[in-house]
Amino acid sequence: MQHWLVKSEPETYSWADLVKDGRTMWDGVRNYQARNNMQQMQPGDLVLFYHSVSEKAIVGIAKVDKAAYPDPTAKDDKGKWVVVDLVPFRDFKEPVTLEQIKKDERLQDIALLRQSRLSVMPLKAEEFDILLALGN
DNA sequence: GCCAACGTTGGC
DNA sequence: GCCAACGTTGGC
Repeated sequence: MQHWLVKSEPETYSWADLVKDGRTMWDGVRNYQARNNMQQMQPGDLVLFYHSVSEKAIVGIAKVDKAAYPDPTAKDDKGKWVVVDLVPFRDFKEPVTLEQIKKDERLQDIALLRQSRLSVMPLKAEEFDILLALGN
């Protein structure tokens, strides 16, 4: 099983929205690297949910419910972009802030720090475990 | 194929 | 609100 992190501006779509909805189609990704990552996702993979911009913290764990399929919101180039379905899995008891991540020596290689603009990224198993421990 | 111009993301 | 980083577009 692989681990992932996705970003969302909470003003656009928040963790609370996902919990309320019970499931969401993760659409609108228009970046090749992010898309390639989404294509690797398998049902059951766990996905940390990061609130960017206003909050800058990981707030929960989602789970991949359906692997990549064509993004129906991609009008002109259907087949080029994909979505996955995510369901909420568990809340973080404590949000893990970007500041905490930056301070943690063990997390210096995390894609979140190395490539700040990427919105869908893989996490190493050990990074996932560390973040999980920090959030609980 | 290079690179300048421009747009977007996201941290500060 | 600013700006750095990065991706994309288009002229040459």
